[in-house]
Amino acid sequence: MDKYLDILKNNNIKLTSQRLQILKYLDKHKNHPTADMIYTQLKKNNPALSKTTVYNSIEILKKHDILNTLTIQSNESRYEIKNKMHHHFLCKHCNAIFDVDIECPNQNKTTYHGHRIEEVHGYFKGTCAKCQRKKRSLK
Amino acid sequence: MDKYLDILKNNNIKLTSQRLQILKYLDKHKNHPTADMIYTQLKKNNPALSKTTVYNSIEILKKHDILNTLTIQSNESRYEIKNKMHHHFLCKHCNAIFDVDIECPNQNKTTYHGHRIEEVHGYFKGTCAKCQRKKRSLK
DNA sequence: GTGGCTGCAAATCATTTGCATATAC
DNA sequence: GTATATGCAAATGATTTGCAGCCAC
Repeated sequence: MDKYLDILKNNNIKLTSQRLQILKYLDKHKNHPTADMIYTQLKKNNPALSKTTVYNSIEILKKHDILNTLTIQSNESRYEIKNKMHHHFLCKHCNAIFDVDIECPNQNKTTYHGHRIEEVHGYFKGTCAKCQRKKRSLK
Repeated sequence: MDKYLDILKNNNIKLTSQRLQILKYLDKHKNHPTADMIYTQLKKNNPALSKTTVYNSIEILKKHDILNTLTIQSNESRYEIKNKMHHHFLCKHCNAIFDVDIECPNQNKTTYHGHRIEEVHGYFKGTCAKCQRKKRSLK
């Protein structure tokens, strides 16, 4: 499987085992993890891994437009591999983030009153179905 | 001018000079300030003001649905007095945030695939008109 | 009078920085 | 061989917490 290898090569990003692991993790886990979640998981198979490297790798992947940063909670960034533009739902109880496949007519605007639009972000916050059930059963 | 006094009274929030100042500041300045911006400005007329109090006051005003938190940058929260729902534009260069008065057909949805929607957020990121001019004149 | 505020100092936690060593190419 | 990446430790900066004294009601 040199899918990840190809992504790095095609972007002229120097190949390292850490970068491959991080890329693979993000591709396999569509849960929009934080840097710390990536670090904790990968450390299991690579105890020498440093959190700095996770941050560095995310940084270079972002620079090459391979990753997206989700800014939904103000105390942490979440990451996803960039693909077709979409919005997100954050559950305030369990902190899960889901993709939302609702199109918005304004999501392709490129200017607004003379301001150049370079990114469009939309998200819902609320209570996911599972957490609603959990709350009901507690009563 | 007991506009701010009334807001606190109507919400059964104990009246303090600091809370009035913060509320007034947010009402007068529609620039979506950070806690630090509010603190720095108000400290000029009230040198004893503590940043903790700014955070505490924001917290209680949020709890009473008087304030909104904008989560657009992951390293800081911005605040605004809650009014008609609207979206925002953030300039990545000067960090200014403007209100955007574009309606979105999905902004009134209350559920998505069984998940309960409690908040809807939308924002553009880009380069504001002023910063575009600035960049052009540097070339 | 007292429970809730204020302000200070210290703690927390995500992220960044400096730097010596190791590695990709 | 050299530029770049890694990993550690320390720094930074927003926000939170603990607590003593103060103030609104």
